[in-house]
Amino acid sequence: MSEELPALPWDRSRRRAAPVRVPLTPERIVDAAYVVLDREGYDKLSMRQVAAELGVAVSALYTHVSSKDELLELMYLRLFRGWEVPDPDPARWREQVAEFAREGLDRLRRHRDLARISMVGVPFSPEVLPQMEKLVTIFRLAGLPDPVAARAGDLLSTLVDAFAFEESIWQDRYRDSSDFSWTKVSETFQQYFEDLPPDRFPNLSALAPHMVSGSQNDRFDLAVEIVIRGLASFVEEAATAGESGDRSAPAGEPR
Amino acid sequence: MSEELPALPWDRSRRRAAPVRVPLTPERIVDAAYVVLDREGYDKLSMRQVAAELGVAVSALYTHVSSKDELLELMYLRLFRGWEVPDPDPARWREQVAEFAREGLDRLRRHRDLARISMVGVPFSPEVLPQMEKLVTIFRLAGLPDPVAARAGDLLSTLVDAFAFEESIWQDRYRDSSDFSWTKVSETFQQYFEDLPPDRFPNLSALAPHMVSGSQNDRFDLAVEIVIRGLASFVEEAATAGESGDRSAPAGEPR
DNA sequence: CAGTCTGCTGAACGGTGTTCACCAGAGGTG
DNA sequence: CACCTCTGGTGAACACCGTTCAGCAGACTG
Repeated sequence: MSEELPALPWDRSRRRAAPVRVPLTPERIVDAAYVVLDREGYDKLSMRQVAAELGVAVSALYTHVSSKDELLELMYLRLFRGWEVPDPDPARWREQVAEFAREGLDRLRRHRDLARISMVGVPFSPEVLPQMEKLVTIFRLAGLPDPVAARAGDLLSTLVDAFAFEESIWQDRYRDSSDFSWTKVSETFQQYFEDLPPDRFPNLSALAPHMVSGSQNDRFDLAVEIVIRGLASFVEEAATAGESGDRSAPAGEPR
Repeated sequence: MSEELPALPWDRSRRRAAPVRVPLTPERIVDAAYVVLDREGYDKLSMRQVAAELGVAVSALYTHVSSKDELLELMYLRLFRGWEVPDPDPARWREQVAEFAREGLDRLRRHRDLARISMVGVPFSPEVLPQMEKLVTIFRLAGLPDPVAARAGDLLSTLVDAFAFEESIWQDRYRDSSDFSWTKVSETFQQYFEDLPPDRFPNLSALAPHMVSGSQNDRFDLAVEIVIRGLASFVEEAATAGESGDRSAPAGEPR
């Protein structure tokens, strides 16, 4: 980078004030796309908005990114950057799985509507595999039978994605009412369930206090807990039934 | 409806051949939208296509349907038309829950990309409540504690939606390869996992045979089974712990 | 028969993703 | 130092999209 004095204002030999020309890269485009996403939301995330954010013509984007779909895929991959899953500890597998789920949810919540993008992301890219490997390792060391261990990660990430997705939808739906808050939404729906005719919906109205109460986190934690308990039942089953045949031992920590 | 003889072909007193003018209704619009959806898929489902399907100007739709979002919501509600959830039978609650999930998945699979619409549908409309009531009743009679029973239905339908959604995404991704089949896709991915370097991904490659094997239905059934087992653990917990206090008994079948 | 009113038409507005001819400017070469 | 090439921008265009609106035709009402 050559050290150059600023152009004198009246020096017409220089073409423009300071073109400087930071080179365009996929990286910078994704940065700008995230800025647009956070400010405008998924529905208004357009190539034109991203280009405007960079002060660049729309068509310039297409030399670095082949389509909007590819841009979304690149944004999706950011999700996994710097995501360190702790080393498997069989004694704490339940906590580790729950923490994994919470980390996923937190990451999806870091940017508005990110879950909308994540839901269509391809979950098998090289960037994602390390986390998958760790998660699968946790499941195998916990004692899950292989067919279950292989799919448990899939189930869990589907759940995380779907939960964040629904959160995003609800947030969008109520965004116009300027002071959005989950407590207000949940109050509204609690009222709705309470007002249901008890003769036609005896259980729904009886459960009104529980249908939407608690924080979003509570709701999520319960869902994860249900899944973990379901997985645990397979562990117990394998432990009692499989005393005899020793399956191929799962590999501990990859080196 | 007046009985009228067909116009003589040379009778020029009649304005057009047979305008007939079937009146436009939300119902017919939704019909046409489903035709377009099945033929073109979600991405190409546009108001213009729907209007063309009906042989009508685009703007005509807007007198019956206030926006595309409303049209999608109406399409979503069709999901629940004629969906009869069997009366709760506590002895068979696991089977009943599994059947409910399968019925939901089957309905979502009846139309291409329907899950994409379902995922953003509001699940509290009056059309949906009867099924919810039945499902919640099943959960309460099964012995689930109220806070869990209240959210179990939510978890289950989220799971069904998300599963069908992902299926839809994958189908779209491989639609161009004209002879799409799940078995071919799963073979491709099985190969992918087998080719993973075993030193970096020991468990992922060890589980390659299980990662994507089996039918989509197997995959789904296992996920549902995991959730049901998780729910069952709450039933057992409540049965052993709650011998003393008798909670308000859940109402059996609404009349 | 006149009048109103409902429900459709066609055109338009402002947006979208994507493509393409063109061109400026940096880099290397003679 | 002049020239040439070639990378990576520009701006206009295409074919769509959801939505709105003035106008009009035909059926119903008085």
